[in-house]
Amino acid sequence: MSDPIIFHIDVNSAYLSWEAAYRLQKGAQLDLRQVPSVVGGDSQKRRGIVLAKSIPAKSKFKIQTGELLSSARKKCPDLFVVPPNYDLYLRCSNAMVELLYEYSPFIQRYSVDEVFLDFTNMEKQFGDYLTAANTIKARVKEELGFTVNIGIGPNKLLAKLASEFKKPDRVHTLFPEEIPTKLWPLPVGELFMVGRATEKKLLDRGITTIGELAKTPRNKLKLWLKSHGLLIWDFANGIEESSVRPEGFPMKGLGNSTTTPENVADKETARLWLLSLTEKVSSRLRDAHCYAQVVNLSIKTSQFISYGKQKKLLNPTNSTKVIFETGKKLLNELWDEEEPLRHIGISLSSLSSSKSYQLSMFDKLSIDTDSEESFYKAIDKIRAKHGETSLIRSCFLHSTVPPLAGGVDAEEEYPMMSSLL
DNA sequence: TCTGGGGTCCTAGGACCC
DNA sequence: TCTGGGGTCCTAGGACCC
Repeated sequence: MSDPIIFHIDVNSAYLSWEAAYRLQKGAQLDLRQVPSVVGGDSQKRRGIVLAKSIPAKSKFKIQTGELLSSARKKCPDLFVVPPNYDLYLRCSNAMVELLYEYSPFIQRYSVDEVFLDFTNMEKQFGDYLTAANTIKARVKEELGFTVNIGIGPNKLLAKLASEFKKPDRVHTLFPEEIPTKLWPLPVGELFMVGRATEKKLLDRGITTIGELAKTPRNKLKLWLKSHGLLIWDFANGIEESSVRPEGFPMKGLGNSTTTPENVADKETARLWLLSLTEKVSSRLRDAHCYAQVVNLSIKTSQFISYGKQKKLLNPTNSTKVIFETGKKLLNELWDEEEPLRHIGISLSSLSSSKSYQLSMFDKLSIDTDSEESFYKAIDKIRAKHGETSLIRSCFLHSTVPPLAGGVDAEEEYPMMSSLL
């Protein structure tokens, strides 16, 4: 049994690269990657933030992901801004994953633009890991038109950290013996799972680099940051043992939320948005053959204060109606119409793959009937075949609220990351 | 950085039970 | 009525990731 070799493949400026590659294919003269450019949301709809930036936008104008478009334009008046096209990104991502499967059956989609690949024992077939990684990188560039960084390490954590080194279009390794020179000098905030809050706590205690974190006694971290302290101490020392997770790993929850183009001031409109969001999320739930037992409603006021409220149901459900009715109750309890809303979301958790009837004398009425389920599934089918708006509720007819709001038009669901990679 | 949308995991307090 | 302790479930919120 040979030592584990893990690859982490990371698409360089993913949304922007894909957008650029697509436009070139369509005959565009300009390569977005060569000029200051960003993929950004619609300012008119209050989603005006930078989702991805080109390297010139970053290095010459210090434009950052998550920044307001207005701010980015101030930094660079000639900034090229293109709207996002999630459908395209998913297709690009799928094409890359398909190519990667040629090199190993053990693939984990970590996000739309990041993939882990277990290369252990694959040397005999594809040559040593460096050669293989360079081949993969070159093939993606040639056949798909975008560049990737590939990080190689003995576990997923080190592979991922290695892929963050110099970009774009590079292969890097990070093996245990390289940790002191390649990892430890970096600022502690660059460590995976050290975000803003944790970074501040560490800086306050005089820990500025990953190396300093690694050399701090482990029990101090436990005292300061509980289990999260132990996690990042392990990470600073390169310790991480999770396996490359196969596909079909069960989802834990799913949600749909949106920032409304205008503030919502009345319950009637808020309920319409809620219904619209529920239509989509419950349809995705049915698509995944899941039932949810917890419904969570979240709102954000015009003052950017967030509130959430959740309710556990007696029985798991996938019924649009049950989820909507629950959401409505939660909205009533959560919001008194004092302050207008800018954001509404509904999410579902405690998922199960079957509706286990927990029959009691009192909850007969709460159980969804099979005929109701077939009814919703029939609607899903019609919408899948003829388009989302082929069948809509009449209450949306004379409303500015879209009948199915929010979300990305993902064709398939795949489970997201956890802190355990 | 005056702030999108999709996720996962952890913690802490209260209710309730023995 | 003051005081114990352990366990589980539910809920709200925060931290992190892309």
